[in-house]
Amino acid sequence: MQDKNERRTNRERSETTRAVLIDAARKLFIERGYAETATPDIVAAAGVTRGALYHHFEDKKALFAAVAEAEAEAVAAETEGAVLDGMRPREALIKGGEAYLAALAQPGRTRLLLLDGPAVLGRAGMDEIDNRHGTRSLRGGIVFVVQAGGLPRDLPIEAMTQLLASAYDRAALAIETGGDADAYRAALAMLIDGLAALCG
Amino acid sequence: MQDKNERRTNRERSETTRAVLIDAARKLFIERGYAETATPDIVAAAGVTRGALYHHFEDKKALFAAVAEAEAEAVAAETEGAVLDGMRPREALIKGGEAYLAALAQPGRTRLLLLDGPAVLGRAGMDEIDNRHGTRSLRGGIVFVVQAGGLPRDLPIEAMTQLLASAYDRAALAIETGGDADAYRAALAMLIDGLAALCG
DNA sequence: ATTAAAACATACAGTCTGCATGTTTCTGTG
DNA sequence: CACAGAAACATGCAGACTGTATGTTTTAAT
Repeated sequence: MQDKNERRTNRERSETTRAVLIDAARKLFIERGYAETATPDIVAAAGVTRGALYHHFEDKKALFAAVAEAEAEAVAAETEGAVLDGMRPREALIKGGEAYLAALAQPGRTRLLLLDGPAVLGRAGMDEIDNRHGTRSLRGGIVFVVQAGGLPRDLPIEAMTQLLASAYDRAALAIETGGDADAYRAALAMLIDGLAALCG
Repeated sequence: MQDKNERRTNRERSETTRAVLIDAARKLFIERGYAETATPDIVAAAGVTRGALYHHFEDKKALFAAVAEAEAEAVAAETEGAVLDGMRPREALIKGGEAYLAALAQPGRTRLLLLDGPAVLGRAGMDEIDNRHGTRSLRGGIVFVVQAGGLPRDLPIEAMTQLLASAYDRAALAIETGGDADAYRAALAMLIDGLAALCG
């Protein structure tokens, strides 16, 4: 029955199966959300069986975590690509934020990363993922600005990073549901410039 | 069989049943979260049957929405209670925020209102609830400060309200998971004072 | 009193998740 | 290259849950 089936190493089999599962799951999670996506649909789209899914992932949540990780990495990559070497610190922050909003404008990403993610994995679980990807560059940007003397030196870096990240996330959500994108961009810029103004 | 059953009006029957359902659901949603709470458990705790539940609520989501509404109202009440009449605008904002964080420190409230809420009802659905309660006073506070000349006049009120609310929410979540509360309070104050500094 | 309607209870159908148990494909060793 | 043994995958099953359809009781209205 396995006529032209070229022989594949176990590692190859696993990796492709995992990849095809994550891809199919990502598509459905983005289209319908976590709760409305059933594992039978995922495996059907992936062309495998539920046995394979539960062989590679502990449960549905673990598969979701893998998808969220991949998506967060993609968003981080798109974001960092927008920050060029020559930029001034403040400019880098603004441009990076801009790119972050653009990356999250991809349909379904806000639901996956900002709504389902925290609910399914918990805020702590989502923080772990974010800290491996997106938040890193934001925190880096803030540190950069502080060092350049553009932000107060007594600023609690970690906390402020979280708050600004959260503001950007909310802006992305609001924009997606029809909010005034320019108003949110302006408000974000004012938050950053306001911090800078504290240096006076 | 209904020996000493005093006769109750239909309205009374409905209202008490709805109330007892919402109370039981709130307790369980707060303890275990939305997804891990089954309707059989809710009705058992409430002392009714699933028939009653589905008579009064369209589905589990609708019951959750009612719970979230009640909880948001409670948080708003606690928050507004902390803002006294004589306060200066900035002080009112800070104190109100403080009270908001304290209200959200009640166990399970962050999960209910900040994690499950947006995931189950969507950000838009949660906004509707928030706009009926908590966000109103925050927006009012911001308008207040702007009018007092303490914030830039070209500030996009609606967007900034959302961003600051989001920052407070994230602070509440971070504090609950062991974050440095003082750092977050300081960071929030810096965001507000930074905006004020833009008036220079 | 009697009939309608609202409130509530019971029963059922369909679906989903996670696991236990097969079967196939690869890996390592003599 | 034969042949265990393990890894990868498939199939089948048990328990649980949601939403609805249908029954029963309590209130309302004439």
